[in-house]
Amino acid sequence: MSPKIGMEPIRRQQIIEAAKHCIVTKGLPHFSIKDIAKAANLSTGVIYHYFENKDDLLVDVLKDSFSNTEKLVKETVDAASNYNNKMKAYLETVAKVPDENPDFYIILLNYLAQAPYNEELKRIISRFFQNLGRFIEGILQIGYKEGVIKKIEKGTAANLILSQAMGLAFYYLISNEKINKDKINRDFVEIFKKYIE
Amino acid sequence: MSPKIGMEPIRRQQIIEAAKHCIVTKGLPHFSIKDIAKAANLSTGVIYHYFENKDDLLVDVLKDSFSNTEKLVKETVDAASNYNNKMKAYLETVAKVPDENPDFYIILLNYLAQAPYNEELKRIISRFFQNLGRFIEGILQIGYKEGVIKKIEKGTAANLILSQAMGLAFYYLISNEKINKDKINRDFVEIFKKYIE
Amino acid sequence: MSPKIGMEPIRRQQIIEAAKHCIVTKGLPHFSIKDIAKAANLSTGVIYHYFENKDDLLVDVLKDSFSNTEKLVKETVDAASNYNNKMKAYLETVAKVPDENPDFYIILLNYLAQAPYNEELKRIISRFFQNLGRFIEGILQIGYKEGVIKKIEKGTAANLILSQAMGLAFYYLISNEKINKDKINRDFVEIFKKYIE
Amino acid sequence: MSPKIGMEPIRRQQIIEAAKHCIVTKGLPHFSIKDIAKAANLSTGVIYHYFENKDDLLVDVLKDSFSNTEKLVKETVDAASNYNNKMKAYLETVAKVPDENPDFYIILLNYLAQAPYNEELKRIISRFFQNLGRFIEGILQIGYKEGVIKKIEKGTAANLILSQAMGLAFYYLISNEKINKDKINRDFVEIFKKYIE
DNA sequence: CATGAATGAGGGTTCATTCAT
DNA sequence: GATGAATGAACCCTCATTCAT
Repeated sequence: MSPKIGMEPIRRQQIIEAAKHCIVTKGLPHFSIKDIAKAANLSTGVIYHYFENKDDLLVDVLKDSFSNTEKLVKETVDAASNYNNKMKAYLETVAKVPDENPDFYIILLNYLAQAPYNEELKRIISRFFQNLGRFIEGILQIGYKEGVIKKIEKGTAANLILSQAMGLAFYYLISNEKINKDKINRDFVEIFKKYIE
Repeated sequence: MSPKIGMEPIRRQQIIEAAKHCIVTKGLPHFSIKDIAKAANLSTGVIYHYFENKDDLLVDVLKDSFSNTEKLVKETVDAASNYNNKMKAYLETVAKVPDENPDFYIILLNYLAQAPYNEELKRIISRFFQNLGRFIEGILQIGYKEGVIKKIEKGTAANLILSQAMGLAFYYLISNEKINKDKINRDFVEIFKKYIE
Repeated sequence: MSPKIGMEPIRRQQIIEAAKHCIVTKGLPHFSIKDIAKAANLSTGVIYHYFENKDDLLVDVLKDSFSNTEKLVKETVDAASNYNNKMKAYLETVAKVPDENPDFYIILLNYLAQAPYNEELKRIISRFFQNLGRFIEGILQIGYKEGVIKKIEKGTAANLILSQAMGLAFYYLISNEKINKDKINRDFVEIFKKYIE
Repeated sequence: MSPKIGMEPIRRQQIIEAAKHCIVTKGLPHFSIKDIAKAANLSTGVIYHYFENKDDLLVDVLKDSFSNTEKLVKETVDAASNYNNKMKAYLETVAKVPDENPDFYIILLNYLAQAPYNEELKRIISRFFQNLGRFIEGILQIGYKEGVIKKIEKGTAANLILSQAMGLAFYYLISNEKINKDKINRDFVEIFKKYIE
């Protein structure tokens, strides 16, 4: 039923972007297939040529968001040469997300709230964090090998870094004032040093 | 419109608890007034005697959740005598929430996801975190006066503690395995020492 | 089931007046028993002590309106001594209704619109117009006996006077400007002379 | 929102006719969207493809009724050649409405009763009567130019003719017996001569 | 008598999904 | 492929009416 992979990836992407737009502007529970179609300048029917149903489309939206973010982080960090530069690149990339790509956290938050009621979403989100955690562990491993940081329990550190980032990001979401946001952002970067140095 | 305050607080509470049950079992966007009524063993109509509409009821559910949690934290901490005991009481209370009152974080997460689209929810959540932040600052202040901890920037510390708790809690939500949860929990308590000692 | 007549006529009247107020301010289809109760400063339940149900109450409201108007017209005309004075009294009374008792026509219009779907209302309204028609015929009869007017077909004249009054009154209802209303009013009185002189 | 003009005027008309049927058989306040759908042999949802909401649909029903009547009157009168024929055509057309198109007055009455509570309806009805009034003035003007009738105040005459028609029509509505209806009808035509000759 | 909480059918409306064109 | 009209279940909410207190 679902179209063969590679058939019309442009249309699929067009629909996914429209769905993201709807999530960001209206919230996951507050838009219809018609809203997506309107945002994509398409008819409602065509969406069902590219996606089995609404749920399937929404799952693909999350996968797309995650894969974009993973790619961004990995490319930035891989381009840096040693532990210090890699960690700096990672920190800067993550720190800039709320301002430069605020959609990501909004979308993540929307799906996170659905995770307890949807095993598939839960699995996808879980895997994303595991991947990111392992990636951070990789960076820390380099630091250890270079003798720049002391040996720490990898799992713990990765968990803490991730949760810290998430916590700050969500906290950030509900703060209106620019000044407060900047402060939280600085705090966010500062705290990493406490962990790892 | 809504019944005089004090009129039938039992029914109001009964409905609020039923709504909480629905949020926890089905998720904020996935239950109807009829579901709440069924959960409360009431007819649908009666809900509108006690609440103006569904949105109002859901706002009251959040307020109720927050006020319960605030009360629990404050009472536990106030019962402790000095900085060390107070901080220990705080840490233990917060650390136990995910296991002893898992509903709280699920409910919070559901509302947090709606905050970007609803100014009232945003305000209520904001105020809750502000209150909790000030409360933590108060504990730290005591520690500083007693000479137990070094002077630290209060705002930062409070923010970090809060966001750490939130981040871990949500991370916790998507972890299935008991063993992983326990570990995260231990990490959570451990990290506080890094901040404040 | 319905309370014995004479039991609490004050309460009945209080409720009827409240219902009239609701009809005039909101329109027959747009208010509830609760609205009536609120307007009468009573509880909803008590209305069912004095009226079998909403329909019965609304029938009684119409009867009350009609009996008031009939009484007013008859008393005014009966107080006049001869044909000329009687007809003058009638014309003035009717002409003043839209301004002095605008509720009457609004209430009448509301019920008239229901007449095609409710035999009881139809019968009550029919009887009211028949009574008024016969009353006008009586005045004309006096004029004929006094030799003041020429013999005319009574039924026709009465019908025409009534319908003219009704038509102008409803036309009047939808005219906003005071100046227009005054003009229509003057036209209304003027036309009677054409009929009968 | 509403479909492009010209898209599916047949469906729109189908729904409007079904709504008219409901008004005539049940009365404006006593039918639901579901009733309309059933009368039109459609599902409930489709109505919202063609009309924004129930109120909008009902407004369009009134507009449709008025435009039909205006067209009928104008076409009939325009086809006549001089004043006498035009006025005769007008009188006959109007006199026949209650028997040949009894729905019109029932529908009009239903909306008239809502006019005091709905500015839009009031405006539409007002405009209809103004148009019709001006049209009658036009006929009288011709009669005056042809020297057939004496000069009369146009506004007054038009108002009186209209209100007479309305009054008789509504009076007619509540009369059951056929004989009575016929008599009123004859009276209606007769009265015009008194006005204008 | 009086109250107002409770019931549940029914109203207007939305929306995921299908399918004839 | 693409369209958007059509379906009908489900949603939020109102309200006439009842009845325990």
